[in-house]
Amino acid sequence: MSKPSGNEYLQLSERSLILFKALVEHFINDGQPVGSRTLARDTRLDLSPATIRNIMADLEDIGLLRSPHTSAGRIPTVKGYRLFVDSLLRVDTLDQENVRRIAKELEIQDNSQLLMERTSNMLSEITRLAGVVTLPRVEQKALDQIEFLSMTDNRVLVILVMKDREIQNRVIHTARPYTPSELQEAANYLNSLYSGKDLQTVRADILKEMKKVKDDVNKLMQTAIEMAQYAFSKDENKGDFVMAGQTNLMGFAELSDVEKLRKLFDSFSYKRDLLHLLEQAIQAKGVQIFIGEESGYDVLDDCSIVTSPYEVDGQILGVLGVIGPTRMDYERVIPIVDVTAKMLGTALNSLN
Amino acid sequence: MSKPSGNEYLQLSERSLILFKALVEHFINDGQPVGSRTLARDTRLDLSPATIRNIMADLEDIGLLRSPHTSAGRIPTVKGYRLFVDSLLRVDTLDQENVRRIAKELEIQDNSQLLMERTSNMLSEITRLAGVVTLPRVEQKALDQIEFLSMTDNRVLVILVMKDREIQNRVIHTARPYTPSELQEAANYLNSLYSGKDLQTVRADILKEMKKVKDDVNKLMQTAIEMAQYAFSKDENKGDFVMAGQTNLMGFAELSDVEKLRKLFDSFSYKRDLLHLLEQAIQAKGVQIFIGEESGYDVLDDCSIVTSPYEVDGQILGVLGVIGPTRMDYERVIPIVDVTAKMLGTALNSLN
DNA sequence: TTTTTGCACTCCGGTGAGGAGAGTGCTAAC
DNA sequence: GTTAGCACTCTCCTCACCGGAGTGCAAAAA
Repeated sequence: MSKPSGNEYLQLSERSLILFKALVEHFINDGQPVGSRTLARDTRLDLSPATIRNIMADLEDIGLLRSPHTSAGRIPTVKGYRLFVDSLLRVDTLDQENVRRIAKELEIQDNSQLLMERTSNMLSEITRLAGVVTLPRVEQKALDQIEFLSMTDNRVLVILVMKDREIQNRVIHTARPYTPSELQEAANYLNSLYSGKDLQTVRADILKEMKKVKDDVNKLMQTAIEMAQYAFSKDENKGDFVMAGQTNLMGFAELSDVEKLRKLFDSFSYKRDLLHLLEQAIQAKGVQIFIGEESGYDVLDDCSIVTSPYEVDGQILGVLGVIGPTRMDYERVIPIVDVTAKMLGTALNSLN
Repeated sequence: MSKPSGNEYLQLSERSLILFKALVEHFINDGQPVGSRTLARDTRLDLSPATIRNIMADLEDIGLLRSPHTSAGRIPTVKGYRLFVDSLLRVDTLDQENVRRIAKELEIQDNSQLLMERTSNMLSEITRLAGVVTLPRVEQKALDQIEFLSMTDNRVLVILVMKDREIQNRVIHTARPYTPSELQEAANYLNSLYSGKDLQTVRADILKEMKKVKDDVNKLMQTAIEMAQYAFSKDENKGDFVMAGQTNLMGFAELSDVEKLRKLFDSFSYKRDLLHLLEQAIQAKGVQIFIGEESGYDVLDDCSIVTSPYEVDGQILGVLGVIGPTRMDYERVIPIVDVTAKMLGTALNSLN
């Protein structure tokens, strides 16, 4: 994502940077291109507008600023935002009020799905942007308990109770009917073997077992492995996320074009692209920011996405974040995303 | 909803009605106020614009038309749409292509939730408006099978398998621990008693049984009824719906105001108001139409909603429909909604 | 060398005038 | 009852104009 090395701008005098920072903050606040006069007034550098004009011209040359048209003020480019976000931003710790609010919202214990929904809702409300939380992949979750329930027509209902209290139902079609007691025994066997392990491991293990078991005389194990094979074969493994507060994005001037808005919303319900993007973010440790075109998706050109992975026991389960216009209040949003991710991890942990 | 009796307009000459109908159709097509000249050209009545002006003035007096400003053409009022929809519309049978498409989309058999989602998706795609389908209330559904699974901390997982293959999980907290065999026996007992009955009946029955059973010595029955009491006590009974294609509503001129759009979308995610409205529609046999302000909800002022209840075995399970601008192609939309509702009923039936 | 002043220039946005186009209502004629 | 004629109204578009904000550059000041 062409993240500059950071010292690419060492040539810049401190004064230029202060000025640049002031400009970006100004623009973030009111969305209007910022001119030399305003800046002269609002910085304590005590420089005349003309000097500031010179500096701004330099900043424009390096590609940090641009002006929308000849005689407007300047606005930051994507590169400019990048510098701002990577090097100039002083990220505060989050104020107590919001910390409490987040904590309170996440302390309700029910199941992970609902927790994710509450989280994205809360993110959108606090930031007044759109909130998004990816759902943990089932494969990564630890199994608590597995049960089988025989139904009509050689169908068997598989119930997976995960450690985080999510309950998964899968209906499988078997080659032959199984008796309830067969199923019960198979479940017992699998539970004793796999309870506490994550599904990925379970699946891998079962594949191994299958080969071994082939000519085993132990009928019980055979049934169990057969069933498990059915139950874990499908990998409807596409990933998913929950989103909230999309409407917060309406009414931002930069997204006021209905056609743009429509494409953006379409991409939200289409999910695929955004999911891709979020999966990139899952790699990064800590807060990650995609600014404007950096995301690589046209519809997000005027948007930025601030994400952070959340984890339990050091294992990353997903990412959460917010989507807003490029001109968003990063200084405020970043700590919110950061803290929420950490606290979601804690909340998930206490479910286990 | 102040549906006029229909013959309220008998005073109107046939000529006026033909003219009126032509005007409405014209307006539905291009959204522009329709003037006398246009109408003179496009109807085969062979009348001069002046005559048509006279007629239009009459129609305006009765409240069927209005003009947005002094020298624009006329557009239908809500009352006008009402007359149009109730009495003037010739609803065709749906063309083969769409019938096939609907049939094809609904023939996939999985479970009712997915079926509903596919249905609303399809509605939105065919009509290029927003599609909505209410989910059947669980209480109305027939139970197929109930099972209990004991978990830690006096919690029991209740699995309700419904006849339509929906699977419901509920976690209940019990006063004392139950052994697996107790639970098994309770499940067997309840299944023998209630399989095939709908949840509403089951709940009512259990309340009755509870009193009887109090001093019964039959331990088995006691456990069963206790468990059932836990399982069926909550009535998180708010109703829900799935929606698709909201973005189709963007870009209609009458909704081009971002603020309006935002309120509309907010009401979609808030759900409550729309749910109310849809529940009204559930009463009506057959296609029901709410035009503009008739709905009683401000945000829907510029919208119309075309709904139809869907049923299985004569029992109404929910409604489906589409939401679009008041100026929608009713002639096309109505049969689509109508047919979809019927075919959804059939599809649901074949799941049972 | 750096900063500032002064000045000409550019562009946007709002305002107001003018004219074309579409449509109406009314009156008088058919 | 229907039509033609006509004055009138309203919207919408274009054009011109002007003020405001901002720029770039050159020359003067520090």
